[in-house]
Amino acid sequence: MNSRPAPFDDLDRKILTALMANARRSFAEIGAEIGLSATAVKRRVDRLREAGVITGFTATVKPSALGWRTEAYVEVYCEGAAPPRRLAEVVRNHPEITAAMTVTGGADALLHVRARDVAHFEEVLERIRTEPFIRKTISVMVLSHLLPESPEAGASHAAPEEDAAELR
Amino acid sequence: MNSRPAPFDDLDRKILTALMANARRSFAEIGAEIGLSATAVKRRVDRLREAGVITGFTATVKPSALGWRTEAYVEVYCEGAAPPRRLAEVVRNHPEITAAMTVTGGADALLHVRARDVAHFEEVLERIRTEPFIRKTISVMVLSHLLPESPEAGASHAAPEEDAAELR
DNA sequence: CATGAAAGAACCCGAGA
DNA sequence: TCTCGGGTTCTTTCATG
Repeated sequence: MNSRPAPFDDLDRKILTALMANARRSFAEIGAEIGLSATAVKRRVDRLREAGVITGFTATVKPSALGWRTEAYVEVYCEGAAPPRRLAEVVRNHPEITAAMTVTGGADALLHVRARDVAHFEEVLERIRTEPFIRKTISVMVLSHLLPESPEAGASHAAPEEDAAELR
Repeated sequence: MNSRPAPFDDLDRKILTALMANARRSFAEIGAEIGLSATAVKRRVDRLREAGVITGFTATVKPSALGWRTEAYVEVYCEGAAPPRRLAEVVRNHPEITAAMTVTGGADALLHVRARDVAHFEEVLERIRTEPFIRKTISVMVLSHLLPESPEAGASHAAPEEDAAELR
């Protein structure tokens, strides 16, 4: 009864591809491309959103333009057993953490952090390390990207509080 | 090429925030919210795109819905000096690599990889390890996410080749 | 600010359970 | 028949010169 037969055919896939390439294309245009009317496309998109396949539409912004110029991954080691629920709470206290997950290997969790600059990153790191059951952290700073950066916006989807956001 | 004096005020920031929350909102609606006419908003958006601040508009899709159910980070160690340019080339050969960067620390690069399942991931890993100057890799598998997953779509912005994409 | 285009709603059609 | 997808038309809203 659950685990639906999945209404997920080739047309849906093509629509998703089109919308991932450009979320602002019109339904009519997409329809013309895949051989469907605008209405049919819209209905499918609505269904895909309903089903949670499409979780949103977002503008992708170059983080450096918003003043986020420093990026790092932080492995987190906890005292004793680390209950993911508590970890999630901690993570939400720090808007500079843009992604966080539990992982295999020595560390309990891996965080992706964006900061204004190295000084800001240090401050964030200290804040994280004073959290109750964090035992130690190991940071890896990102030097340069080898692929065109995907979406993944800045922390809290805004500009760092005290930046002077230039372009670049 | 730019790094200009930066035309970047509060209104621009508000527009960006609005578009990051929902890339399909109308200019008129955004304008009403921040006290600008639709036309003015459009002009600013055009300018922000022109300047490379907004790099695109994309639909965010739950990767698992597309059949990407396995996610890992892979630290890459190279023979001798690793020229980022060559590394970038290698990285582009594997569509399952969704992000790649050079980093500080022991490893030369860090890759983010999405695969259909563990078997597929193993295959990708073997493919990567047979690349010319890759000396060793250390993989960390993602177990669960502690924050609502940001955009960051599946590899090659499509579905894995031989999946049976269900929902959920 | 005026004009053409897109979105959205109401309605109809046809195939298959 | 009833349902599920698709198409058609019409009105309102939007994009854009």
